[in-house]
Amino acid sequence: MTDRQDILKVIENEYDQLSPQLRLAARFALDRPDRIAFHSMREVAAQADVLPPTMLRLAKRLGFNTFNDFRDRFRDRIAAPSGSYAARARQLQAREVFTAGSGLLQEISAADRRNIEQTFDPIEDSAIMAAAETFINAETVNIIGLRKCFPIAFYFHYATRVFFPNARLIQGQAGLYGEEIARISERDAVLVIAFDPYTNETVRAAKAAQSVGAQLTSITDSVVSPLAIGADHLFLAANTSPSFYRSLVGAMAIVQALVAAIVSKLGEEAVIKLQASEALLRDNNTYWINGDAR
Amino acid sequence: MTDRQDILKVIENEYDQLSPQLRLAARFALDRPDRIAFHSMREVAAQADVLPPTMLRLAKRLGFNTFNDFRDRFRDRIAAPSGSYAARARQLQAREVFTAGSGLLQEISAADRRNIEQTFDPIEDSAIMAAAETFINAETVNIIGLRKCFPIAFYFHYATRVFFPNARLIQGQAGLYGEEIARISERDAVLVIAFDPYTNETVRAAKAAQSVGAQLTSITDSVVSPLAIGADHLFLAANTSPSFYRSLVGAMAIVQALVAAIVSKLGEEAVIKLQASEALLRDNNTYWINGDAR
DNA sequence: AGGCTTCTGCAACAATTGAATCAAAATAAT
DNA sequence: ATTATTTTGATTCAATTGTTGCAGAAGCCT
Repeated sequence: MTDRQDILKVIENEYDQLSPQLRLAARFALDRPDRIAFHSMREVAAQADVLPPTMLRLAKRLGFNTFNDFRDRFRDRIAAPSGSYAARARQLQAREVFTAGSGLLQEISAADRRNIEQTFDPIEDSAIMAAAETFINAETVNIIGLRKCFPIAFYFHYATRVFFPNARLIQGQAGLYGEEIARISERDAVLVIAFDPYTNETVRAAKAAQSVGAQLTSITDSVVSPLAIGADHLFLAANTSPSFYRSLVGAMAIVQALVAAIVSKLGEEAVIKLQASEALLRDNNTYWINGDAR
Repeated sequence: MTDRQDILKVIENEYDQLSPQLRLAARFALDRPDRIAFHSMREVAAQADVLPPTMLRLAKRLGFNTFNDFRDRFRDRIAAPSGSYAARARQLQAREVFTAGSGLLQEISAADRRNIEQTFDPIEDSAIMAAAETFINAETVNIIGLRKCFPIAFYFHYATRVFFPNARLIQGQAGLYGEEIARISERDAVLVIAFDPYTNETVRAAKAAQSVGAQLTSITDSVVSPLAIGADHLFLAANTSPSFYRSLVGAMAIVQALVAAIVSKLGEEAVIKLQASEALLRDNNTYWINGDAR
């Protein structure tokens, strides 16, 4: 069938076998696909000098059940902001909705894949490299992510512990929060993570970092987030989810990328350090798959 | 006036002076401009959790006479740069080739999307529902994930704290690990998370859970993982990554799905509880986007 | 507290939308 | 030339759209 080729190709292929009126419609679709994407069937028909039903007939003739399905294909090819994958993701999503056998997992899977895509799409390699640089050059690395965002903060702290042995994972335990924040200095780098509703302490930490002139990297959910304002390096994590809770997957992917960038900047030497640390861990403290301790 | 700036910039500038409800709408427009471009006012409003008139009010507030004018600005910014089909095809192709200089981020993005896909692909809805059930029916919920997997464990504990107020997040602090494990009873449910190299304590916990006959749910990376053997409910998280560290994204997605399943099983009542808890959090402890504390 | 303004939710409206129906016209076949 | 078939045009319908007006809620000011 018409399957999933570019809709313009599909039209082109069928063109020869269309009736005169349908050709008029098809030709317009080929020439001005954007109009099809954005305007109503009637408007498009008028612009193409064709009756509205003819436009509908073209859609059906090409194998679509509804004019909206037809138009969606034009929208897909325009909206695809990131090459070919975006279109595929949308297709998957559409198909899943269509075959909707309740499918909670399918929805979650689709949503999280889109989250990752949307999170990474607008980010340049250079941006994450620049952020990585600030942590490498910092005297002390400070990390703040509370509540739901604590897993992200913890992961960064844990994954970079070998390179940044005196990094501070700020948790505000035992009421020491103010003091921990006060210790942030001008030569430090700060990583803050928070989503709406933004935990107050995290916002305070971000502001404190700015006021002393520390390098601030924010992972948050929107440009209007209080963490976004004035951040030196800003990464927006998509977080849609079919469930009650927003998804953390995008944020997790970003910190992992940040860690990867740091490792890559530190180069060979860092990898060796890491391997040594992992080996140690393996021997002493873990149940390893090749062993016989099972 | 709104002039001809990018509509997103316009929104961003006005954002501070908007009413709470309008901010919700504005926020959605900033987050998902594509939806505004392609969907009807009512659909958009529904997705943004806002009444249709609010969406219209936002448009008018920003100086547009009609919602269509507002939406056209979103369409403009993603619309085809005009030109014929051939011209655009060439352009698209050029862009793909150009961005095909696959940077680090693209690789990470692709890998994590695949991780999610592979993680969810073999799992049936019924399987995750069954696992969810064991936690709901348990006398006490025990959660063990150490080192790299601690973020996953913490997230589960945090996200379900409202339903399982006496859940135990086992961390082995202050050398109490053995005691914590010993308290697992037959009527409990246990969630263990570990990847190769499997932390010894986690493996011990899994075995302890099995030996007393508690319901064991494992999130791990392989069927031959020590956590996989004899687990009542097993979920394998894909974890490939172009970087040194294995990715946690798949595991994170799975726990989130597990939480979603629990919420869905608990039904309406759970959601109300959650909302109440979120509201409390919002009022007391957080910097919320609608406030004027900025 | 009271009175004022602003903001929010709801219901209803008229216009427009996609789609179905059916007759007229054109075309092809016999 | 007449029938049969497809293509085209016009009309209509039900659903959805953007929009309006109004009443209650919430916030602000003196």
